[in-house]
Amino acid sequence: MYFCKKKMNIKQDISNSIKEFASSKHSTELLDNEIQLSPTKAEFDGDTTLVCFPLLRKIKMSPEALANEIGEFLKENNENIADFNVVKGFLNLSYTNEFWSNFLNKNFNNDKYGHFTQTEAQKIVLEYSSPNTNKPLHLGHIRNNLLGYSLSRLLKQYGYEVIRTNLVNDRGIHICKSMLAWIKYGNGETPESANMKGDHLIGKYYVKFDVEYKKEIEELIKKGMSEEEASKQAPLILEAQELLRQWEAGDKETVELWKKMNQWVYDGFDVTYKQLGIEFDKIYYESETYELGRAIVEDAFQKGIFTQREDKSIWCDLTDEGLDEKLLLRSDGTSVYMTQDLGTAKLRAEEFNADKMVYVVGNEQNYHFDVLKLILHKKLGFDWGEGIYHMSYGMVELPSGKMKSREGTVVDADDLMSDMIALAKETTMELGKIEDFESEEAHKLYEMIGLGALKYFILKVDPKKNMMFDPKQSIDFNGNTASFIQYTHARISSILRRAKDENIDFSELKGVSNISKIETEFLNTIFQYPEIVAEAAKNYSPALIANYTYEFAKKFNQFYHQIPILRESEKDLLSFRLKLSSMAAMIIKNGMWILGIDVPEKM
RNA sequence: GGCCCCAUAGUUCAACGGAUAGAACAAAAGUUUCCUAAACUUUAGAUCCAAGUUCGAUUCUUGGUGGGGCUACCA
Repeated sequence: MYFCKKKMNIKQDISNSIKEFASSKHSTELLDNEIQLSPTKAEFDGDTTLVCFPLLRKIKMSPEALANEIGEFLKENNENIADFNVVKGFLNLSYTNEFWSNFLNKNFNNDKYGHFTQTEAQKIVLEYSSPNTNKPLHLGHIRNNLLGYSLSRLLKQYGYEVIRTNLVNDRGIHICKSMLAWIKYGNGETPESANMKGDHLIGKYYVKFDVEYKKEIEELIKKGMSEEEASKQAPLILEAQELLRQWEAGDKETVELWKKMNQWVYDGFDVTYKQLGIEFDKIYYESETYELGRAIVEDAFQKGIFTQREDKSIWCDLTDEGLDEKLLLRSDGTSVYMTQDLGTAKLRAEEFNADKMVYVVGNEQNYHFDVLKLILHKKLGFDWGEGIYHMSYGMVELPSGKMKSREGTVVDADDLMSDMIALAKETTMELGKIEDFESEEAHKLYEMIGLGALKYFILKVDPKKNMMFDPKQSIDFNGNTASFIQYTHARISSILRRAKDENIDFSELKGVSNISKIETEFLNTIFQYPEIVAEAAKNYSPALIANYTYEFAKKFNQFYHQIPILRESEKDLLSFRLKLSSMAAMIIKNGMWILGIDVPEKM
């Protein structure tokens, strides 16, 4: 339900008037979906526009003539419509000044503007981040975390209950690789002795493993072995596999080491998450969940839903769905990734009684999630399986191509963040506007600006699409950036501060007679905010919020340059503009909050 | 080979099937005795190709071309 009821009402209200027009003047009943009302483009006069073409099928006349007839009718019969104009088949309608004054009076102080409450509460389990504990986080993980976290805020604001989860991939052959390399080449090195973050230290050994492993493969190939054979027979990989067997058998020494090294990684991750501003409600560890799906699979096999091959492996046949057969239990009885995901999905569905389970995972796993949903919903018949949604996002590419941890072509998350903060500091000092700040306050501002720029840079792009990041070009503080939006907020704050200092009371607004073009444009932008939030939530797209907030800030700056605010002497106009400004600050702050970006009072 | 995704100014990104395809950066030119110039105002510049559906296509369909992903008893 909308807090800003007026908004939904006016669209519906106009629609109703148009239906009334059709039935009384043309004896025709129109359907809601035939009445297309959209925001008027800035180059035309008006607040909302009716596209008349779809109506011509039922009312046979020229688009212009029909638009004019409807315009006349609405001006006569709808109290909110002050005027209209027609361009081709487009009917541009303007709202009355009373409408706008009422809107502002009602909402200028409403900090729940753009918030929703759903009539039927929905519970969503949202999974994001889900890192491996064998290397530090990089830019790709940053995109995942920012999307997930922003989505959690967006969905909450849309009125859902959201449980933020993280499934840490803390076991498996890749973890054993870095463990083995540390055993062989580490000489007992620790984060303290190396003066390195734990996750970076482990990452170093993961790379080391790969280097040595490749050397061994080269050797074997020289001796005449095929590449495929060599990669299976290299001593290092055999040792890593042995280490995994020992881990699975619960070998004390191996488990001890595993715990110690994982803890190093967690301590490192904590720092990264904290700097990035990411949080979770519940963390799952794969070492505790990886056996979960087995029972489901065995049960379904007993029921004849899955099939077994001669070598005892168990498969799900999805050929009738246009997909392949999917392995669920290996011939040695061990489970695979899919098995575990079946298990954790069921665990969560039961644990939280969730209506939806959203997974923020890269688009390289599209097939995996298609299969997961299909098996749970169609094959196993779980109703909640239908509520699975893979929030599939595109990769972050570098000019040199894809990032690869093992090859060292990654943009490290910690480095990138500290670079951004340093850059923000440099720029801020150059501009020299915060000389009165204490050093702690100043540092907070640098973080706000530097991290804001990074977050916005990532989140403004449509999540579904791949995006490009050029490490040689630093992220901007000008133009379509977080800094621009933050700056706008600081500007407005400054105005509101002054108004307060001068004891200007703008809570009373009787109504204004002359609202300028730029002001109605800006009012319209404000007016659309709740719809944007709804749209973004339905599409799982923080990018819509980001781009809207930018457009919004830009409109404010244009307004600010053209129209005096505090210098306005006429009382009602002053109140009107201060109310506008106050709402503007609120919306910018809220939009950026959804993105996980803070805004300053001064910068 | 099979399946999926993408293609828009020099570059990075926008555009529920709707008006003259928007921004930003980079380039060129302007605006500070005036509420913060991290701002504002100009100029120049793009829908990969070919058909089709439609009153109307960047958007939908088909076929090409180019790029990416998936296609493991890895996760």
